Amino acid sequence: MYVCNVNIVEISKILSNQTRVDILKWLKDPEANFPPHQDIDHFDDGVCVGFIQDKTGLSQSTISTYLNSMQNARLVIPTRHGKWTYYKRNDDVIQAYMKSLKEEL
Amino acid sequence: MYVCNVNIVEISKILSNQTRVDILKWLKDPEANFPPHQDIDHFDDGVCVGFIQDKTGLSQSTISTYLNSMQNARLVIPTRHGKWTYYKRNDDVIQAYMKSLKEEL
DNA sequence: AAAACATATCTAAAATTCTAGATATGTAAA
DNA sequence: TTTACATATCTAGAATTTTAGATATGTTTT
Repeated sequence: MYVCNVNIVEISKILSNQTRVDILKWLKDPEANFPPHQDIDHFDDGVCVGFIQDKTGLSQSTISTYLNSMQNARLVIPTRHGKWTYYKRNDDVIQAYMKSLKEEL
Repeated sequence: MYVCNVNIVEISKILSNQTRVDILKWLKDPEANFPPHQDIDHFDDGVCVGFIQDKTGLSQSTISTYLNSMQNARLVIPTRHGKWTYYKRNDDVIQAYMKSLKEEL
């Protein structure tokens, strides 16, 4: 069985920022937290950057930077569809983080 | 039943530093990670600051600052015995953090 | 092919964290 | 009751993170 390895400090760094924690929470239930997308009628690949940016009120470059750091930590997975990039949670890694905390900490 | 409230971002900030994570891990099993204390023959109140400092290799003031921040986040509990201050884990808060992550994140 | 749009990357300033030397405080020992 | 010791606090410079404007890249539309 494959075990997803995570670095507690690396992921804690991501979670040490309220906006980034909020983004992960929102992505748990996109239907409840975001308006419907224009071109597609589902959130199977997550939510587009613009919607996330609107919700946070921060600048486009800041949100893009945040999402990039979250992607580097494998907490989210990006998918490009046309002009848009959609980000969804990577629940495997989120669960693995909690498992590591429980086991190591 | 009393529920211990924790702030995910505040505690993640503590865990975003390898030394502080190490300290929490070491305090899980003081017998295995530290030499015996001079005046007392147990670790019931945790480990004295000097031992923790030696193990990290960082300066006294840095470790004192770290332990203070961890105490502010209620992750550790200090007890003074004579010249020494002992720090032990606050497992209630650590468990509550994990519970909050599981429920909220 | 040009214009418009969504997102990513570059750059840099502001804010925060890290870290340790100097000093203060509290306790025990001489 | 001075001295030594353990830890805490103050101060400040170094390192990192935060944040956004400017610009670049990739895609779609005209």
